[in-house]
Amino acid sequence: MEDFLVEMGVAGLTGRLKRLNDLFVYQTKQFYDEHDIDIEPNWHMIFLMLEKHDSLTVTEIAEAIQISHPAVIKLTNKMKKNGYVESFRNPDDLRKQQLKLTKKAMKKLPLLKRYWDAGEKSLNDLLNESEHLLFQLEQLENNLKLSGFKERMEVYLKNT
Amino acid sequence: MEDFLVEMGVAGLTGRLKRLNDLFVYQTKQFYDEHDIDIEPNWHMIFLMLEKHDSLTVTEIAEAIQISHPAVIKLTNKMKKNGYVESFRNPDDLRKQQLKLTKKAMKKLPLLKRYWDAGEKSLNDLLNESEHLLFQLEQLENNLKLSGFKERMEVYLKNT
DNA sequence: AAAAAATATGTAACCGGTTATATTATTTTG
DNA sequence: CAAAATAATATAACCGGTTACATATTTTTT
Repeated sequence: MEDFLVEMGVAGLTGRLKRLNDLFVYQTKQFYDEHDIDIEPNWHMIFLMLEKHDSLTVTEIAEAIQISHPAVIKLTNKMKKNGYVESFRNPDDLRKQQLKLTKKAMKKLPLLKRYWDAGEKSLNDLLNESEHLLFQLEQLENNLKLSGFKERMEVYLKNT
Repeated sequence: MEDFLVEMGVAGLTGRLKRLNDLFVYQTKQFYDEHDIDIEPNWHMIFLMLEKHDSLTVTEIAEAIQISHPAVIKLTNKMKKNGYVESFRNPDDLRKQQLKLTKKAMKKLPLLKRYWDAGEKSLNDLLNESEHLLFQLEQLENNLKLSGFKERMEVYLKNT
């Protein structure tokens, strides 16, 4: 069976994007496992945000890393269970849950940063041949958001 | 809240890959909806494969488009329910289910192809600024598979 | 040719995310 | 200031995929 993915535009692209993502996540997870670090790849961003901002609400995090707020709740609940995050009600607005890194998390940060650094360097390594990839992906995303794929399809469809 | 995703390497990349993919899938789905085509974006590849090969088994499809075989079964079951795919046992090997496009599917193909063509052109449009994106993504995937991310991380970790 | 191993499919349980819905607190408006 | 609208969080139900497990058939080994 020949390799369909290469030759097939749209369908192929989305498959490729997904698999690439999975590969990164999977390998990072394995790396954590082998080093006995009880954190998950998708906590990385939340760690970094909370390090920078001391305490943040669920929605602030959701918006910043662009996932739904139920997803943030699930993630941070797990982080709480592992003792890395705690929360308190914001006294000025009782609706808000302020999320915060625990002491345990702060203490572990330097170690984690060593790992993340290694990850960063490895990624740069992998990207050295495709320098502008990140930029291009960002641009593609913006193009897509502005005058979307759908609208373009309509135009082309009319001209056939 | 500033834009974390841009500045953050690995974590940012995987987020970006996922969202880009979602955007494509979502917009394609919407497009189908508005044109009253009762097919789903992820059927595209299977349609194309079955058009080319007349009849294929579950595992052949799974390998070619690189998803798990239970996923193929779910997809094709839905396609069957919509009357686009049928199957028969391979008489030479009774384990195998041969999947095949129905007459209804064959009749609808020309129409679908017009849509897919428009999609293809739109994608090229979007990629015209980032010419080598597809190639680069493929290369990144290969690099990643060969000497994986994890192994690279180990190396960098030792040098700190 | 019988036993063991491998292959193809199907099903169940799970996973990380989503949207839809509910509840509570705050802000805006008449 | 009461009523309505909005915002923040929490939870439920779902979705598209996965891995783990079960079953039937074929192939290999002895």
